[in-house]
Amino acid sequence: MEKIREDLSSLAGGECSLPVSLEVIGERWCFMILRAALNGVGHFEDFLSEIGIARNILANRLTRMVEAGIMTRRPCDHDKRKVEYRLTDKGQDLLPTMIALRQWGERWETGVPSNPILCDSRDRKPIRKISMRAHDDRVLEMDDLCWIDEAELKPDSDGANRDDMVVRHLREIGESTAA
Amino acid sequence: MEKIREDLSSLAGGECSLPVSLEVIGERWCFMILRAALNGVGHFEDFLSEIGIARNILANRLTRMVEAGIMTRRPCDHDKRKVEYRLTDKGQDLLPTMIALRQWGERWETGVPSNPILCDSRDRKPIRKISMRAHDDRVLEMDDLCWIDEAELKPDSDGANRDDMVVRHLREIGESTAA
DNA sequence: GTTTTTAGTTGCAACTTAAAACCTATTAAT
DNA sequence: ATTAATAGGTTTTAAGTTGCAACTAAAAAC
Repeated sequence: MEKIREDLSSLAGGECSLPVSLEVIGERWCFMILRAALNGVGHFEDFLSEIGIARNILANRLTRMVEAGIMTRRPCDHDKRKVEYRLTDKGQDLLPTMIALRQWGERWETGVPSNPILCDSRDRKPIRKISMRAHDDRVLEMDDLCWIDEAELKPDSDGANRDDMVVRHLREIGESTAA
Repeated sequence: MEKIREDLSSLAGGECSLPVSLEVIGERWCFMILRAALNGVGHFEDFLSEIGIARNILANRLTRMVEAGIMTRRPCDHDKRKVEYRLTDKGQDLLPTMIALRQWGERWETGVPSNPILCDSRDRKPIRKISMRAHDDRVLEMDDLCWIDEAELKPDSDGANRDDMVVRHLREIGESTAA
């Protein structure tokens, strides 16, 4: 197969999850497969006709995505030729990324909102543009952001279990991010 | 060069910007270059050592990203050997996508928040997880979303065959989600 | 029992990547 | 002024990846 991005430790002095994410879903057709799956596509031949991908590549990507825990593969009960691919929670959790990317394309490439439009099913109004939010929900622009070292955010840490503490802390408040 | 994704018109009966976005920044090292640029890297040799990319590939990607309007290329005044690459607004606007992807990796791959941590410079607290928001700012999960045809959202446009369109579309996508 | 459908695999040519060597214009060091 | 080093590329070549078309195997339909 392939061994893409590694290293990276040098950047901004810390570990960033981006290269890891890219290793898993950064490959050439993954987002298109993901999009099809989010649209309800679940069978090999349907992915094939939905996306303009080659057979062998699709087989390869589906295998990889299943291995990565993004999808599950299950032979159908009623028709044993068929296989059903379904997104896991992990796969579904890529939705914000996908929408952000699509919105970017809408704004900067096509210039036109995609149709049909993604809406809140409660009031049937279009969803907002994906944005970065502060702790208190204010929308943040790039200039409002800064990188702060873990150690500075949790000043009471002793070397021994700092990681645990940070993990616990972040789990509690449900927010994170860094470079 | 390359001619990746096209087609796509078939999916869910509308045009989606995702393939277009992917054509521009979906290529193998683009997000890593983008991240380095967001971290302040601006010179060829610095990208080279920051990211583990090959010279020729970097040259190629930078050219493409400049062509795509994501970066600008400007020879330095004080040292004419050097070139400065800078993100355009279009490039900077990929930040939410990048953060969403990184947060996904934090949650599902590394399991640990990256260090240093991206914070609001106003109160120095970590930013929130990127999420989808309703019109009124409520956080939306995947099941809260639906796809609505443009024609249905703007009811004045052309009364003639609106119903047909909506009915056909809903039949096509069932009750699914993203595009 | 023959054909069709589904989900693959295999073989091969075309293309892309990666690593290293090379090139050219500046700038810095002697 | 001459030489060395740096910056940003380009070229060359091997290795790896893609994409097309043809093939396979199992199950279902006719």
